Amino acid sequence: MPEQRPHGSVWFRADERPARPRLSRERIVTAAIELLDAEGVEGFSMRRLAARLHAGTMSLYSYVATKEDVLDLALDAVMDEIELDGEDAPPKHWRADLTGQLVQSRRVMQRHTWITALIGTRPLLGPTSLARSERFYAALERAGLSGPELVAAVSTLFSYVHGYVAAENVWRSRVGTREDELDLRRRAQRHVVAHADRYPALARNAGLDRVGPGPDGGADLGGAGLGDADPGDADFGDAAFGDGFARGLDLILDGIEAALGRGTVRGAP
Amino acid sequence: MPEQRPHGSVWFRADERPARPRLSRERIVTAAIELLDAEGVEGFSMRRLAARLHAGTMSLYSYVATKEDVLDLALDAVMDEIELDGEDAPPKHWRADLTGQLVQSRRVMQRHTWITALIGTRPLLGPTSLARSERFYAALERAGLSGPELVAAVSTLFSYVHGYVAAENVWRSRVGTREDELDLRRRAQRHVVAHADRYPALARNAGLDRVGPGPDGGADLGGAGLGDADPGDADFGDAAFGDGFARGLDLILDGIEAALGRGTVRGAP
DNA sequence: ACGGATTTCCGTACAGTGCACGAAAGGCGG
DNA sequence: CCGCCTTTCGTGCACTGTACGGAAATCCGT
Repeated sequence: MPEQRPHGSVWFRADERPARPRLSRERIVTAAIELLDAEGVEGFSMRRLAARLHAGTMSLYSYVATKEDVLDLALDAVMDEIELDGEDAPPKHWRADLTGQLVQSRRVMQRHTWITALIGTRPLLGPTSLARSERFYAALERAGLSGPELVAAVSTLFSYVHGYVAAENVWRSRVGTREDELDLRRRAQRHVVAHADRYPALARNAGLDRVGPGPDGGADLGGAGLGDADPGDADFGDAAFGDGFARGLDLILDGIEAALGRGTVRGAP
Repeated sequence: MPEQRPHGSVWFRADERPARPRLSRERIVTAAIELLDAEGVEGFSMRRLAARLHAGTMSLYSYVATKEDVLDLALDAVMDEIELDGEDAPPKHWRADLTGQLVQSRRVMQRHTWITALIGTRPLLGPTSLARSERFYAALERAGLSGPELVAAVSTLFSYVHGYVAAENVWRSRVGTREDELDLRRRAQRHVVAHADRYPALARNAGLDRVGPGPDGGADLGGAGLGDADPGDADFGDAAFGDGFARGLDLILDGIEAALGRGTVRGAP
């Protein structure tokens, strides 16, 4: 029914016809993040997004060229939930600074699990992402790195965090309530233990920590050991706790520190 | 036209009616990998897959419950392209062994760029993936690690490789010919340099290596410096070359080695 | 040799997608 | 009051995953 009356012919119309640009890029992106949080990346569609904004689907396309664009924008926008505890604090030691930044990153990626899925799909070139990287490079330069060593260090740390959280999120990527996640992990663990003949080492170490798979995906199975505190707001701002994330991070930072002492980051032989 | 004649009523039919199960899980998975290689994960559809097999779309569903299943199977199947240069070679030093495995993993993930996208989406519990992980755990146990340290080390290495290659692949994830990839990288680099006021450290180090973004995606921009040899078959089986991957890997391995010498992997303070 | 029963295929249908096109409806200047 | 411009959005198209049910080919018991 394509509008058979001028606009609906109600008797008391009140103050409708709100006028100008109801929509905006910002409103769209905000709604997109909400939708992604609620429905995950595979539940995200332009129609649903429009519905959430009480707008027609095609209205969005005046502000955004494609769905991909929306995802790019949402991804960049969500990045500035990473608080950089800016000017008040005095310049921390580089190690504490880096740790803080990475722990924050993890927290955000846990809060919005779709991030890890999207990152694996597109380069991050938005202003917020670039600013975050800038800050990271700066910190490592202050630490004394430069040139290829610098680049390698940044790359390593970033890759680690991304890979680690991706592995964490994988378990709850489905619509999963937390129940489902634990279920899946337990089920996986039991599966490996049941085939302990085929995977002895795996079975031996199953359930020791909240591991994460990896390059080939990996096999961990994290037995919810000490689980990860609620991604929401748990306080692990200091990092260096019992969970595998902090351990691995320290491992890498040790490597960097050692290289620093040596004056170079162990170039290729 | 739903078959108006028994089967087509040709006079010379030869020996058609080939008989039993034309299709099979294996055939489907093989074709799926080919299709993924050719069209990427977003160009993958059940209809296209069926066409490639000269079968009706719905025929696939006798062998597989959902599209997701096909992706799970393809992902696991492609994992055994990781050659483990098995029994002939004598047991290498753990470090060389690990490096070899990870370099192989990277190569496979480069050959099939869709892997990195899929990994970020599902846990890997297939037999091949588990076998790979098993081997990895075993190697690190031989090195002398155990308990949470073991788990942390595995997790770190896996996360690193996954994150690193994901960052690499991101640039060519689009239908991208290699031309497109270089183009995109160069464009990104120029963009950062053009805003050197906003991103000084970034601009200073742009184009130094074939970096990789990270947790938040990162910002690198790899100026194709020494690019990465053709993912196809270039020989960098020894690793430890000039590229960032080997550098970062060595960094982590240094950390592990140091921890080994110390007797523990630096537990939480 | 023949008539089910079983197994394999697959055409059709349906609800959903991203987006091209062009029409409508509101605000504005004259 | 008239055009004009901006913003909104209905409709349509090509495509997706997959539920359903029917057709064909094979096997098996007699």
